[in-house]
Amino acid sequence: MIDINLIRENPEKIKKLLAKKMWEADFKELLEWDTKRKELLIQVESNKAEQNRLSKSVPLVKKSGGNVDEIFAKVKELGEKNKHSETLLIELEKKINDFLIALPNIPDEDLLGGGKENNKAIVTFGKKPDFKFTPKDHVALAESLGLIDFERGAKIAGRGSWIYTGKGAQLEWALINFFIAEHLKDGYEFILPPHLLNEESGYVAGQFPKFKEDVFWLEGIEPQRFLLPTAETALVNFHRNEILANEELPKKYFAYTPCYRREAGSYRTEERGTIRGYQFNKVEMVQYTAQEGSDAAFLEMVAKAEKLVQKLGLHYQVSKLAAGDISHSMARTYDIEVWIPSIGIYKEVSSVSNARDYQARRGMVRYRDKESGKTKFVHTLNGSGLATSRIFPALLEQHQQADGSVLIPECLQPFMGGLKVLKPIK
RNA sequence: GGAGACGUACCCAAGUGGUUGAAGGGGUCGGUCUUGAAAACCGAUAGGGGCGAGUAACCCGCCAGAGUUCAAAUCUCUGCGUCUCCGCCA
Repeated sequence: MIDINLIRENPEKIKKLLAKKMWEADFKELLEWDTKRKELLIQVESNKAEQNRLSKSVPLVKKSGGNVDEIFAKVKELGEKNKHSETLLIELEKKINDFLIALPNIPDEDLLGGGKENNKAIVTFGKKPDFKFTPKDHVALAESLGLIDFERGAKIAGRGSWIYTGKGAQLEWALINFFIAEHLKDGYEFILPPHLLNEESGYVAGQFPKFKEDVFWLEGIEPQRFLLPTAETALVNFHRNEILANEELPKKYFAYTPCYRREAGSYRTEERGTIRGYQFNKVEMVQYTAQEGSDAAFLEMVAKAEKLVQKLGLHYQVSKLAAGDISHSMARTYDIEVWIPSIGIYKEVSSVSNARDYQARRGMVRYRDKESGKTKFVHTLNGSGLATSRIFPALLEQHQQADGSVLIPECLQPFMGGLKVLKPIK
């Protein structure tokens, strides 16, 4: 949620920044509501003060044997007079809140406007592999190596599902274990959250109201629950309605969960295999920082995600996303995109974002500032570290050999019983 | 799934309709004292709003929401949560 004060102060500036996200904002009505709200509030409050003052005198008047009927009548009258204004006030506040909660986060000022076409690669690591043979694509490799069973996946679950089998399951789990080990080394706390979350968690994370259709909702359970689309949703709600101490910041967490997404719409042919599905595995990092600490935390998290891809020996690039391509709740996002030879494009394996105080405002996550002694909203950041479903194909394709085998990166070998090569089974 | 009890501030806790616009204790922080510490004593310890700045008076705030009443922590209803017992279950 955007701070309404920013809009009060400089609506034109906010409007321009939101336009970079291709979001057309009109604050005229909002500001009218806001002014009206203030007037009503002052009126209602002074009425209440009068009511309170009179009520307070009742026991005293009674004690001294005076007549209280007059006071009763007066207070009742004031109360009735106030009721109407109070109802109006509540309605206005709801309107204001509904308006604010639907607004996307304000993008950082240095970002280019517009969509994907304005994303900029700012880092490139490694090179596109130069194959001296005809390389296979990841689907063919996964099948010939016996790593993933797409047919049986479709049989038992339907389109968009797959099964990791044998060495494939081991490789998948090795990736997750490798990520976990790295995050622990970096001092992040390991969290295993529930996968079924209540509606409020979706609101706080900023996924709702906009993306309510994009998650899976469960029937037959109260309160209504949805399957988390990313562990971020759970992690940024961890400290909801809490006031943290300045000293405990930054808080660094990571979680492993599957991610469940409806992915409504069509699958492009380039998104075969595990590139896009209803369920994929991801290790997610989240930080809660003081306001002045979030820029450094952002760079730290980008570097962490990069380091993981580097250790896997994969060619990738880092893209600084244009304002219109970053998600609703975020102010800034860098994507780490790994090269997938068969498709000829770089695919996102990690998205690192700074939400600044957008999520914290929704979830009332604050900290006490040491200097001023006042409460401030924390900044929340999240980044994949990493999602496996695109690392897996990139790894198969980039590390494939002429004989159809695939070399396992050194960092994963300890998690696979020392296995160095995956060999075709057919 | 059935039955019951409970929810007060950082923690414990008093409070069954009116000087409670929340007692008391513990903890924590600050101060006095001390060479230093402990003890003792004094003070602070609730956020939010009006108001993105101070002060004073003000409004909201006892899990959340609604209601009864001149007046609600206190009475009623609904929701959420915690605990205990029974049943079922991996």
